[in-house]
Amino acid sequence: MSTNPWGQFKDDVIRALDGALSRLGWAVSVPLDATLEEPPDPKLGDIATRICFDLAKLHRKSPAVLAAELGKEVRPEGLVERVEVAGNYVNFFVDISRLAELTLQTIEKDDRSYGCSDVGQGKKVLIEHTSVNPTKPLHIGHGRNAVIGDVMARLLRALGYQVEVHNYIDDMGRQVAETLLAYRLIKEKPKAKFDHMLGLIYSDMHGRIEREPELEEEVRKILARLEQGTGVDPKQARRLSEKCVRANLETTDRLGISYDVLVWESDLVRSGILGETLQKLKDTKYLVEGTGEYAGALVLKLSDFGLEDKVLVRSDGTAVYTMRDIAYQLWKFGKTEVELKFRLHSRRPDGTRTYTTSQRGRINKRFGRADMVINVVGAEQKFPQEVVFNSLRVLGLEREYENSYHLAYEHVWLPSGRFSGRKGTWIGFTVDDVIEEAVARSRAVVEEHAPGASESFKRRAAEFVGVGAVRYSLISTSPEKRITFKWEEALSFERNSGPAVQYSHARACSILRKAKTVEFKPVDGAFKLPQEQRLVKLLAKFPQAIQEAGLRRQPHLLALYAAELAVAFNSFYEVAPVIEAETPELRDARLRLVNGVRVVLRNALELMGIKAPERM
RNA sequence: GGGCCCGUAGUCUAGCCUGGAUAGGACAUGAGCCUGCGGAGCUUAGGACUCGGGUUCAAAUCCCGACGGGCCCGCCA
Repeated sequence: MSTNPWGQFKDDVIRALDGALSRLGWAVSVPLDATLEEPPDPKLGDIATRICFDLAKLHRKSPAVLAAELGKEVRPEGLVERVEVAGNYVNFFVDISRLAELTLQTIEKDDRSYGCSDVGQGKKVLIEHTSVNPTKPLHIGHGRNAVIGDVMARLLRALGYQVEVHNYIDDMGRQVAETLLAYRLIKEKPKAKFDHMLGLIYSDMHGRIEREPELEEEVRKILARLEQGTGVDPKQARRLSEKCVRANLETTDRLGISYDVLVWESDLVRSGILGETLQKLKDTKYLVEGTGEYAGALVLKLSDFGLEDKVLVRSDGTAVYTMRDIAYQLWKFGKTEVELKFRLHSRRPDGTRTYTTSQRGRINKRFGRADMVINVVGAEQKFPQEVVFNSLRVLGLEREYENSYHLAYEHVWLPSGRFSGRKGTWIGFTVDDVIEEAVARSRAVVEEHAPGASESFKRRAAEFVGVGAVRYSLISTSPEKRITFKWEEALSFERNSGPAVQYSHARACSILRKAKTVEFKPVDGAFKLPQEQRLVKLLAKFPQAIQEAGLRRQPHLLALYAAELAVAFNSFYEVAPVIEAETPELRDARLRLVNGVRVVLRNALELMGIKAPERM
């Protein structure tokens, strides 16, 4: 049985088309599936071919004439019910009964795995996301990064990949140094969650550092000691960072995001991996002693790859950030001799065991060694990411280069402008704040809809609706577009929102609950309404929707699909009584359809990391 | 100076990779639909491809050039 009903219909179209073309003796130069498209109106057909435009050149006849000839020659087979010619197009109509039966049977059989496939079978993909400096709470912009990464991880798992999620913690950067200084100097600390408190004292201290040169000097000293690993500073920085990360993880837990591994910059640096990577690069002709203004530094020459040169080691012997990223990227692919050491960091509420790099840990060869690497990193870092990826080519790792992806996303803005840690414009827009507000607003709506429900139900419902709204709003826009955060948009409960999809799911569940049992009888020709047929087709397309979203690394496509299905279900609901259907046969068929919608909405919601409630 | 990304109705957004039929959807606005399986709903009306050129039988889509917004080009991260 096919696990991709619409794909099967497409294959049947191609076979029918191919048969007709060969009977006519018409040669074509393009792959047939590239000539297929969806007609603008379902009345015209379900799949169209525009091949007659191509044929027109060879045959010196008008596309319309060719379409008429071709249309006559096509013999419907499989899921293709009939063919119509309209102008320059040959349009294929799906046999809706057979498609419905195939789709519903597949859904009923596969259930939770409907939509999944095995295109990534045997391949491991490593996704790095979040990677926030451990000196502050996550604001909603970090939330976008984390949710994009998390949905990618879920999508790729559904495609059969083995997925490992990393969160990289830079505990050696300037922000950590400044925060450590602030932590020491500011005695009266604001009473807040640890990461919020750090964020507040950091923005406080940053202004002072700019005004007072001796503080700037102190930051530089701390930074140097972090680099060298000497004295108490590195230990304290790590401790502070640890506490901050634990607080950050509470936030991501609440969003339903988990990590397999936390990788600490200090562990990476002290593992010896940098030295190894540096030596490897030195052995190539691309890493050279700088000249002129770069005298004393080591410069990676990338002009062969169409990139500007990049200093990797400063004249004082310290490595720049990008150098560390290169070493990390090599490790991700299992291309370093040096092994990192790991220990269990924590068990998350969803059951995930999160591991962490650690000096005192053990080598664990199940981590890393990926076939594909996806870094969810802001679009402004395109150049450094290119440097990292091209370093792989420098080392002769062409395959690894080709399997390195920068999932670039634009930042979230406030109506007043950019987020700034220094200016503290994030205050009030942390993920914690936004979820809090979202849950409060959902609570009011839940109260309205289920006044008689128990307190614990209302609390749970408000939580999953609020979180669903926030997550949906963060992934529903294509990553390369900037989002301007607005409360009324992020927390929308109306259609085209997370809660709207949840609502449709709950409604489907409600119908099935009322109906008590579903008879799995053949649907035959039951689905006559356009609303029913549209649902069948959408359900059939779910596996393709997942593949597109996953393989193109465009998680927003999944959100759009889910919203489309939810809206289509609402339209169906208005016109098609299920339990009180005109005949028992129709009732059974519609119940199967509703059940199919339920399964697909649930699977789609779970892929988005949003709870699929049976009641709300 | 060089490079990258974005520009679609009052607002937000899909489509651009791979050119093809009346550019899809949402919010807001106007008009309808509630004694109905959950109205967080449905139906319906009006409204958009930034601008010029070019390629093509055909351009929102490809190419060139403007314009507007953002970003990168650091021995910062």
